[in-house]
Amino acid sequence: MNVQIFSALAEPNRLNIVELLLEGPLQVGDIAKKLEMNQPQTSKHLRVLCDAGLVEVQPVANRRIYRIKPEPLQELDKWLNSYRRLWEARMDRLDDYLDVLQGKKTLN
Amino acid sequence: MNVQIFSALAEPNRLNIVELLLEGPLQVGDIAKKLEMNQPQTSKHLRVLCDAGLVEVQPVANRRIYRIKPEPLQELDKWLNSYRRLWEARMDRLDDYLDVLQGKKTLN
DNA sequence: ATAGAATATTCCTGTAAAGGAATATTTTGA
DNA sequence: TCAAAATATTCCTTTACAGGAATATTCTAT
Repeated sequence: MNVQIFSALAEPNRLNIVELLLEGPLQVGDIAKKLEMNQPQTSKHLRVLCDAGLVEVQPVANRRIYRIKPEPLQELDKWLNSYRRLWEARMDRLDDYLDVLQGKKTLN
Repeated sequence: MNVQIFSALAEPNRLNIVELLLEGPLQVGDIAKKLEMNQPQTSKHLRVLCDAGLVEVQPVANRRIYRIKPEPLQELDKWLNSYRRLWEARMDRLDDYLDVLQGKKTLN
């Protein structure tokens, strides 16, 4: 699992941008307006999201339209799924572990 | 969606710890050994994971056994699901947006 | 009570990242 | 070609965070 997506989403403004773009593509100015950020910071955050592959640009005339790239979200989903049975059940392996501590079992 | 979980998972060592603990509870020393980190940094990262609610402690004698708390992962899963249809289809709303730009439709 | 094991915390330092302000760049429209 | 709009980048400053080393804390066992 690539850590970059977590890093990109760890910033509140960027998470807001992603949630906004999930509803549809937008140009920079409108993102800034809707989220009440100023333009330079918006561009900077979009750059980070771009680098993380969460977003892509489509230049149209004067504007730059940003939209979500689903791949990283799919990857995150796959990661969660691969561990789902572990964190869903979580059948207290704690008891087993206590046995290990008491020498009844061995640790790998 | 709380940003704290992303922030906690944005550090490679911490992501490793989480993936390790998903397979079962472990005490600090063993985590450090398995991930080849030294003990103080391990404790520090565990603290961050604790604060983020991703992990909980169970003191047993001398040791402290850490284990996964599934709630934040469930929350993350719910977040992904709530947007799934958006990023899965992504039916190019770009065309719609281009119409907006040309004044054929209006923006909210 | 005390030594020792396991773990947590503190102090220090370097580095990365975020916001503000200013400026550069790109593209359009005339 | 030129002014203006939209966006990106740079510079600066402040803050947060990570690792290393040392030390404090907590608990056990004797």
